[in-house]
Amino acid sequence: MNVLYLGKQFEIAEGANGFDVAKAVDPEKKNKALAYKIGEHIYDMNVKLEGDSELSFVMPDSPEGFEIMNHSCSHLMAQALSHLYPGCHFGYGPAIEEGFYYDVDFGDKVITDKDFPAIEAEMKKISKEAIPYRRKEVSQEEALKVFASNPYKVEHIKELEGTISLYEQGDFVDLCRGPHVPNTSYLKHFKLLSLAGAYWKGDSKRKQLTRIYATCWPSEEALKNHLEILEKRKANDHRRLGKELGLFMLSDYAPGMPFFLPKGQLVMNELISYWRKIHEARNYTEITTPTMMSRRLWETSGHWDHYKDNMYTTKVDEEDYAIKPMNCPGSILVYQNALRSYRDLPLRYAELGHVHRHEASGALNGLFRVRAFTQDDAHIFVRRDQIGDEVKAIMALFDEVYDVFGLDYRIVLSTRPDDFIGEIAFWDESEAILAKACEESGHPFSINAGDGAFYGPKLDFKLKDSMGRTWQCGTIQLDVNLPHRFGLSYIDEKGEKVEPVMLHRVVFGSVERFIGVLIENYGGAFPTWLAPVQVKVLPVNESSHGDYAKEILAMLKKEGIRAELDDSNEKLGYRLRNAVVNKIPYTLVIGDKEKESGSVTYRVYGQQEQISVKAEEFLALIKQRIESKARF
RNA sequence: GCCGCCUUAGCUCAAUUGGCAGAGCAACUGAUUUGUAAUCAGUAGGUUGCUGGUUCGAUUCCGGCAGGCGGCACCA
Repeated sequence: MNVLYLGKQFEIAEGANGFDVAKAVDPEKKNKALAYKIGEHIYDMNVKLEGDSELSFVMPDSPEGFEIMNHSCSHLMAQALSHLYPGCHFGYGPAIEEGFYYDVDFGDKVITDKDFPAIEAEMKKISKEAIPYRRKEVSQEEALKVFASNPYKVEHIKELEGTISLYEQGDFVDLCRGPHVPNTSYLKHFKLLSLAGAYWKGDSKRKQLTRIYATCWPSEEALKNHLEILEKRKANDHRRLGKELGLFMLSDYAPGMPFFLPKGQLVMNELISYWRKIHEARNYTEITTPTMMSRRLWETSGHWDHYKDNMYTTKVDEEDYAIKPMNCPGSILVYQNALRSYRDLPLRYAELGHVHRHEASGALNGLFRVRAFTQDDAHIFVRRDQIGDEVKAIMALFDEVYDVFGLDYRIVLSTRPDDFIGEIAFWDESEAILAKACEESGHPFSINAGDGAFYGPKLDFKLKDSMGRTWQCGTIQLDVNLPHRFGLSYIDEKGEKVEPVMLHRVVFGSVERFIGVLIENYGGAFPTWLAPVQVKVLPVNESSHGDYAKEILAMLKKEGIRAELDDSNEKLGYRLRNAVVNKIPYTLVIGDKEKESGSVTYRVYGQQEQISVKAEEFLALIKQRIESKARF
């Protein structure tokens, strides 16, 4: 048999029932192959190879190996559950990015995480037995017979066509495409993580099953490493850091509506002042529109029909009003305030609009999903021939902003949804314009069919943070429908009335959520320009050096640097520790040496090194750091 | 909204089978005057989320509500 293995050709014996799996071992890492691959197709090790082919092995430390292992482990977990909870029914149990889950109907039995150790113990037991995974191909009728007692599998089988593959491992059989590891002993390093309710087929009208999340890794070390990453994410959770660092709070009196504390407000103010600066430079003008407007406006815009249930409404005198869930209708009224000429376009109205949306209680999550937030919005009215260039200009602005925060992104083009308004021809044209703008400006994108806003297609910018998670922040939405509904127009060269096109766009998305993303991205240690406290001044001894320390503090504050003095009656080490715990970028120590030479000794967050420089030099340094938006 | 779990001092957490609610940090007072990640001592701090019930007695058991957490559904 001619086999490509670790880049080398070598001979491998075939066993009676496929490959002799014991022979497929990486000689260096001592790990065994999980499956083999011919071209793009992956086969189980015990599926017999017909004829002579070029093949390679799928090893456990590859992405494909990880998926096979985790998918196989979902079967292993299901087998353990079938032993412990006879009569439970299984739904879907796929591998996911960092592990796998299985959706299970336990009937009346309630499972809690206290049951995890017993389930894991049963899984370990099955793992030790090295039960082979055997693939079987059967007809639909046979499959229906095998799974007759399970309504979920029956429903699934009925949706399939042709031969159906089953995987058997000892006393357990599951409907599955595979591939799988050769036997259960390949799965040793797993952990059950959490429980959740999940609707069957993702349909909220249907029954909810119990989903068990778990993860499986090639070695104990890799598993431990993954669990440590999960812990680290928890430590960087913006809700925890926001509390520890005194950035924001939430109250039972206003669920989902964050309060910004003085330190968090400083971060927000810095972000907003940066935002204003770049928008002024790109010829945006800023407006403010009312928080509450009449129902009549929302009926015209279509929001009343589409989102009435998620809008906060009230009666003013005899009229229904709604608190704005979006800023666009307000911008439109501003557009209509004057007669517009083709020379006025593009007309760029920016608005930091505080909007309210009645989000489902279960959706709320720290600053990430809230009921009151600030959109860093802009509505741009353009002529049709200006759309492409304007979209490209917006993308250039996004690139500039995201680069400052070191955030990478990918773009998704979301197309016409089922509940769209307007004409299909407009939609097709709009989608093509967005795609073309991406192509022409060298921004790759993928397509998310049917996920557009009800009034137009959009480009969503999914940002990737330092922990590898993605957040949707920026979006550019192309809209011909609202201008039409409101009867907007401008006068063209020939003096004729023409409908403008409207672009909705946000860079941060929600300022509140963006701050949440930044907290996690930076682990709470903000770059100097954003840090609520930029410098902590620590006199070694208050009585002898206090005055000089106060001079330094005054010098910094005079230059607009957010500096604080800590001359409390504590040892230097204690005060220094407080500065570090609060993730303050620069700590100055002021003592005899500094006083005599007119210098300061500073330490940068995350570093041990102590650097002494003249006071003016430090001032110039930190000003440069702030100005350049450097990390520290 | 749905499924499950959680809610004890400002924060992080304890409290045997139902029997007087405790610690560390923070705060306050005093001593100490400090050179790069926690000086010492003392004081105060609670209707155990709210609300019904069972019980001689409930932080503990049961119900309802609220908020939060993990997901699902939703996300203009």
